[in-house]
Amino acid sequence: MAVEVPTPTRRRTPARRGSGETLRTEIIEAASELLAESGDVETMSLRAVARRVGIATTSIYLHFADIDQLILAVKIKRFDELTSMLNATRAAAGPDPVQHVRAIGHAYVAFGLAHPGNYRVMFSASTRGMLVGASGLMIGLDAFGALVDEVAGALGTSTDDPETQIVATNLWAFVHGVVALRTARPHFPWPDVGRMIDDMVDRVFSLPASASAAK
Amino acid sequence: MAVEVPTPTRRRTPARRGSGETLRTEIIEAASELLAESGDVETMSLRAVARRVGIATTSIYLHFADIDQLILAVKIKRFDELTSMLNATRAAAGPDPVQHVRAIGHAYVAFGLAHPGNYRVMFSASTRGMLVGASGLMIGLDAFGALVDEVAGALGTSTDDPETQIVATNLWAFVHGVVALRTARPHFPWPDVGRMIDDMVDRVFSLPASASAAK
DNA sequence: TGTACATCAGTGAACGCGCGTTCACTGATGTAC
DNA sequence: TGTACATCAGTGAACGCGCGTTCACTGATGTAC
Repeated sequence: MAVEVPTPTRRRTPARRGSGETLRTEIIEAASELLAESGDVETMSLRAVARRVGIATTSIYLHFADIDQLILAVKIKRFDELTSMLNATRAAAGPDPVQHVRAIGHAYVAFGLAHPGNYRVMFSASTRGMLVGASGLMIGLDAFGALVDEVAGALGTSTDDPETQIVATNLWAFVHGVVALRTARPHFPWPDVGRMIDDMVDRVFSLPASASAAK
Repeated sequence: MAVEVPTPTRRRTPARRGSGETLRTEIIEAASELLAESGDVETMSLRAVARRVGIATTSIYLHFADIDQLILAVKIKRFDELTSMLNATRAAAGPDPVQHVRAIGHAYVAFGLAHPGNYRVMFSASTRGMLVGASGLMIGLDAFGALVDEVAGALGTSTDDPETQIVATNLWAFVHGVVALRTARPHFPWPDVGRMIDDMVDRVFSLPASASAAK
């Protein structure tokens, strides 16, 4: 019996000293799966997470102070993935800043539509696992900063021009709205998502930078 | 003792025969308040609704088959309000279709930001009180149809031109995203909401109708 | 006008359930000798 | 190499709670006579 088959009905073999990270990761992944299925932070329970991992509920407390800390860990992990995915997309696009914005838009929406439950949890307004304080404000901020840079390049404006900020924020609102509405109203006769994004990018960057600011 | 003072600790005086609507309305309003506070369909409970109205929990079953029917009634009522508000806005705007679209955008976002909890519930993806079947598909559809009409007018296209559909859908996604992100991330340094909407409308309608369709 | 009684809006106890968290416990790991 | 034992990752029973829903009941309303 050289190979040890795990026996789920029995007691879990304790992790080697100092390698508790294994179970911690398993717990985060199980919680992430449950959140992906429900899309709602309020319906996830520690007992359901424990059942999925195959451990006692109380074992979760060895790795997280309470249920909020676990939810927070899931959110942070998924935000890190989104951010690095957007960075990779940005790096892979050609030299044209408008094409960069377009590629970022497509990648952002693709991420949201591929993981609707997790995406909803990331932007849930619930106090459960809320992103608070300095770290909460930081999360996703560098991804937004990258968008601001590209928009400035595409408009020919500076990054702290109010117009740059407005256009970048509007584009974020747009892609967020696309993901949120499509997942909330799956039966609506949505146009092709790629054409929606392309059309929006075309229109937003068709206007000379100064025209709207003149208001 | 001509004036009858209601005594909340006692039994509620039964409604006159056939006027059960009074309590029904009170229940919907209490549920709506709780949903407005939490913004989450999953955390509302019949017991909390009953406590707020000052009745026995079981009395709710005289008016609603189960908790889903109650949540559905709240959603429908708030959607009716949004729709009639948008219709009033549209009727009040001047002759220019672009100004109509602009006015609708401002009114939509104002509604969402004024009632963030209810707005979130209206577009929640939860199965609780889900809008299903024919009635579910209909809800809000005439409001969207009005937007399509205005966009067609502003672009000079027909209402069933794919480009019209795309632009209208994109604008809906945009205003939805503005409401959803602002309420989910209240600490983000948002630009002025009015300028965001104006800038977006300016840019979307600055492009000739045929330019993007040529792709 | 006065009385008996059917109607039905509203009640309250009870059910079984899943929850987050606590606490004393177990038992494999790994080290001291 | 072999043994005793400290460490600490993981356990399971128990707590008090709020929940949706059921059921037999209550008692004011309003009508028949």
